[in-house]
Amino acid sequence: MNQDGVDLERSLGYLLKEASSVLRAAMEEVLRPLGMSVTHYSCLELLAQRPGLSNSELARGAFVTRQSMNVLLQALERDGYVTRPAEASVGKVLPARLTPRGRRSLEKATVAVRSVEVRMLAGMTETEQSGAFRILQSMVHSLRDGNDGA
Amino acid sequence: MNQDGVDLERSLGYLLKEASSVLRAAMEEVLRPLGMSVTHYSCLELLAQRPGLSNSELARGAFVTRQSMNVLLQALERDGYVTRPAEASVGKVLPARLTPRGRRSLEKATVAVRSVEVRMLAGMTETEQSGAFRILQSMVHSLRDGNDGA
DNA sequence: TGATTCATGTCAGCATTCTGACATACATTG
DNA sequence: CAATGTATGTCAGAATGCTGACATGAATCA
Repeated sequence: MNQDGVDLERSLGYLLKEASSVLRAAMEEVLRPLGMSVTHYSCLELLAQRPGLSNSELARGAFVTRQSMNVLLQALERDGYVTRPAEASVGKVLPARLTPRGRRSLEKATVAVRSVEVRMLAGMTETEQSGAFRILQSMVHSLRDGNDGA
Repeated sequence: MNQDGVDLERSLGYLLKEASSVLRAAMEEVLRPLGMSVTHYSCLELLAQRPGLSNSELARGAFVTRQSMNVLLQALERDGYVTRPAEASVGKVLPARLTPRGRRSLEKATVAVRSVEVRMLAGMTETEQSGAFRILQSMVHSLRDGNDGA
């Protein structure tokens, strides 16, 4: 096993990828016992905080394509966690909402995920946390404005 | 389109996922013209900086399973970007190395990726960057020590 | 009004990654 | 030395996400 101090070890991009990977693994670990994937949880959490989101909006919020979110939504609807009207009242948009069962399922998951986030922030001061927040936001804006956000 | 100020907007975990997603998209965008995926590039970059890494070590460095890295390595070997000895000299470990062709291919990719990283860091001071570095490292350590790193 | 542009929901096919499993090689330990 | 544990490379099947494509509804604009 090599242990050179090389460029990758100094790249913020690489470190960002690593952090995201570790966070995802930690979330999968606590969600697996609940039979829930990260995207699955993200969808439910989004719906809890913004009831009536459409499939496309949920996809953007969970950082997947609307096609991927669609298959998930259909499964969640089939299993009774989510409801959508059979026909759109205005355009083609079908606003989704949590069922009581979906809300119950989300509660356990939220507790589990929050524990991960708490663990992630352990050892960081309030000041550091808000600093991290600003910096990550800055990265997102810089990357978006640069090319595809125009 | 809703625009409530909700919890997700204040979650560092969510923001981390967003940043990672945007970074990945930006990298894919500049690597696509070169016919290269992010994992593909990561593998080459790792080999350039640490020649002789094994398949499993490359997998850990690129945050994928060794099975996934194996299919990539076989393709890279078939196309002449990478070489591995036919038989292991010591254990089962097959140390991989870049061919001249692999090195040439990597050079263009490195330029492209560096431009993305520069764009990402635009508007951040040196102090902020090293602060971000420390904070991300802290997150990684906290999450790892908590469960699977023991 | 009619044409164009854009966003949505959804279907089908493809690509990538993962999980599971197996044989092998070394290290450790009794 | 034998047994166990750990790590590796690799194959096969399953899951997940993506790209491409289509029809439809709404908004924009000449």
